[in-house]
Amino acid sequence: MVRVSFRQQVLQVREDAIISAVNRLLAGKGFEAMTVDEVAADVGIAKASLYKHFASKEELAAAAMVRVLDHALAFIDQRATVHAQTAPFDQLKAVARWTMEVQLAGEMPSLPSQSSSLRTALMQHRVYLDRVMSVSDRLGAWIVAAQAAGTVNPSLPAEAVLYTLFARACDPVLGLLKAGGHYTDEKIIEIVMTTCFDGLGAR
Amino acid sequence: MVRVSFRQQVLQVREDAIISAVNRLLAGKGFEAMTVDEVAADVGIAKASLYKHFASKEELAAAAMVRVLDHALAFIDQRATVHAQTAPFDQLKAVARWTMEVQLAGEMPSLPSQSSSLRTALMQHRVYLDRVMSVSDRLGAWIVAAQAAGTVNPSLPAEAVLYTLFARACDPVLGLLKAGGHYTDEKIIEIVMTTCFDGLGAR
DNA sequence: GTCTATATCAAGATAGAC
DNA sequence: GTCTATCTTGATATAGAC
Repeated sequence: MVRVSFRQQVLQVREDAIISAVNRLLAGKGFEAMTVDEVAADVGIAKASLYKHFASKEELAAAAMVRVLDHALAFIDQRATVHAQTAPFDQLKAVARWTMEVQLAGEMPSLPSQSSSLRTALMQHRVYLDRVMSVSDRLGAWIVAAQAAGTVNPSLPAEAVLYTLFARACDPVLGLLKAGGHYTDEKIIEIVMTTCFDGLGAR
Repeated sequence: MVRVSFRQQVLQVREDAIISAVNRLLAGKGFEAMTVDEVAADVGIAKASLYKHFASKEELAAAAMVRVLDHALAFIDQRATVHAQTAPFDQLKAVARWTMEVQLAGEMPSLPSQSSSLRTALMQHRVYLDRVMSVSDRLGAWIVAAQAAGTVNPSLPAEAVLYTLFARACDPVLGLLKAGGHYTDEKIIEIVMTTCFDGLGAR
């Protein structure tokens, strides 16, 4: 019993290391540019060993996506309980800020929004879809509540608000501002938070 | 003289056809997923003939980008002359709207924002860089003027406003809303115009 | 300049020994 | 499950005839 459990733990640790490597590469260069050889080299194991853990390159990416979505869910649920009396609008802001922090830290895996082998694979990936729906449901509830409270523009479809928040996870503006080198990460987040929630126009 | 000119015109027309095909494929599936074979098949010529016109896949993409930037410049300059007395803020809105219309029409070539062979090639492409700077200069002038007039939030760096406008050209929210099928193109543009200039928060 | 046919290579995936 | 070595494929790019 103990030996089996220990072996499983070792495997679990190894898979975590694999997912971390995938996550970093996915955040840094994207799915197409990432090669399975790189992942293996990064983890320090042979490529064939990788394929004992994950059946394909798409599965690797899906695992990274599921992990980041689980992190998001943990963050959301923690906000929902620990900061239960916070206004929905501020909960949405907190999530957006967290998303940008993850991206600026180079830990947000980014998918091609365009058609690719990855997109079709993800659309058939039960676990991934389940996580996306879980996040969407929780954010959707906050969005509806915020619109009812009049803090989020009620004339916008909730769907559009949700997509706009999701899109912050892959907003190229963050990377462009960081590449410019004129601003700290905190300042960059402040800027994009402003454009996201207040818009470009003067208030 | 006439014969040479005519031959050049034929070549020009063929190259236009090539760029149109590249543009469509680039808009539909992106640079990585687009293959040179597809481009050749789309145009109806042999792949080797393509390489007589453009030295590489990256050159094909660069040509498409230059063309769309030229279209943007033409639109901007037309606004600057024909609608010379329009407020800078409304000029920026007009450009953003045009950008989204092009994207929804499936005519906006989209680059990988991440590192790739294309990005490094474009960063050394004189003509492409020149066009990007031309667009940036013109929009930058409107941005500064709008901030001085108090119509664009003056606390935002002009650089950030520029990037935010550029990002509308590859905003995934447009495609997501269109895929949902609940809204007309015009309604989608209205929604994203609102989130872009007014933000998610209620006014 | 256009074609057919081919070189070349990178990368995903697997065979088979241990 | 891990490794080395190899298979296989798809895609960029080119050779060479017309």
